Amino acid sequence: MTRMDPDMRRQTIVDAAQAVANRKGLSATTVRDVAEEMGTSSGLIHHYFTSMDQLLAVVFGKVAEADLSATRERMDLAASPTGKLAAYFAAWADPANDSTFQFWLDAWSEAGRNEAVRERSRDLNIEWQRLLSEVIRQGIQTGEFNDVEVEAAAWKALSLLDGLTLQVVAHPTLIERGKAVKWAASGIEKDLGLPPGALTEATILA
Amino acid sequence: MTRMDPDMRRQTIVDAAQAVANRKGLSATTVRDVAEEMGTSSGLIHHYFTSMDQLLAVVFGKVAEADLSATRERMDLAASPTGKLAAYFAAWADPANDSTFQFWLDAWSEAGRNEAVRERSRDLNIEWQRLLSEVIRQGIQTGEFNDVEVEAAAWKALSLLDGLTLQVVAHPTLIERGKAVKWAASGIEKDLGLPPGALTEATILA
DNA sequence: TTCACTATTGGACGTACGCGCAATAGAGTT
DNA sequence: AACTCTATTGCGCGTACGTCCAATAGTGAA
Repeated sequence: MTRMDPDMRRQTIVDAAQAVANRKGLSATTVRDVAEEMGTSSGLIHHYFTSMDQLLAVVFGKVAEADLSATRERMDLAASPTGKLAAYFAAWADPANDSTFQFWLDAWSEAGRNEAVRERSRDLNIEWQRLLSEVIRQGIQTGEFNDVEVEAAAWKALSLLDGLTLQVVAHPTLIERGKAVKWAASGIEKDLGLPPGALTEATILA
Repeated sequence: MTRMDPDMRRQTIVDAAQAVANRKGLSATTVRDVAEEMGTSSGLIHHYFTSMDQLLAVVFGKVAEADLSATRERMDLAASPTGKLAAYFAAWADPANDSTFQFWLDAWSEAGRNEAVRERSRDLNIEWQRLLSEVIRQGIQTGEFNDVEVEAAAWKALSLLDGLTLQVVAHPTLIERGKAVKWAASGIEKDLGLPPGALTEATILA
């Protein structure tokens, strides 16, 4: 393969690994898979990463952070707390993120036995919860939301979303996606005192 | 090793596999691990199980079913739907079940790649949801619960419990267990229209 | 053009996996 | 005591994995 700038090659490797992991799962991604994905030899990967575990950790972090920052951007486009929450919700409901969620399932399973994964997973979960608690705090201030206990409400909403997604992703055909979305929305709306449909109506950007 | 009655040997293999899986995780449990755990040759395992995947699915099923039937028994001791739900809740909140929940995390992660595990996980999740939907239906009939949509309420409650437990088990020290219990209880009580504390007060067996 | 540097190759090495099978040995029956 | 049945052995097969390394081939500097 053509010789490449080191930084660019590193990027290429991570991208290829991500593509494979999306298909096969993080723990099932092999050196040879990644090499084939980018059309190079397998030896090249160890020229840039000291171990496969390290590469996979980088990939997980990148995927989870990409999802997080994409959600942040969608939320920033909305002005009101209700709009921001609806944006958060829309990002969550997007089926395109299912493969990312499989990463989360792998990470939570692995967390019990792999300290590096546990800490990364923990930190990222905190970020997601923080995203929620901030918007909830704002919503309470503007009077759009009920005066709930912020931390509790954020963890409850995040857990409800995680729990439902888990079923949708791990057991396709068990719960219709549309139902899960509807249930999640109604649960959170009710908890925060929002009118039904506030989270699911498309364009509440104002 | 001493010759054993087939049923007993089967049992021994499953027990050994369970012990290993408790230590190493479901997906990391190998034929040779299990053989060493019971002090026999590895070939013996394939005399009783057609594949390793199948054995792991059986192990997972055994662990999860034990938990399920124990919960059923605790619920049967209660007379009222509220009491039954409180019993369900108490079984869930028991820290002794954390190791079982780690099996669930492994199963959900593994479900994407292992058909036997996926089907077992799916079936057992349905059983847990059914346990909830039955008691909710009863509670609505007696007027103890709000007239909610049964399937939705059961899946929402189950998802909330799964999502919170997930954080407690995968990331110890992130959420205090007491808080998770409190949040879960308040969330479900509110959804079903139960008075605060209805699920957490110790002896509502009448 | 020559040279130094290093990105890249391609395969070897050791290990571990699930699985299958011929050989062995224990227990019940006649 | 001879025989049958099958639980159990122990190793071999093919495959796949992460890692490593000597050889090769681009690229920019001298």
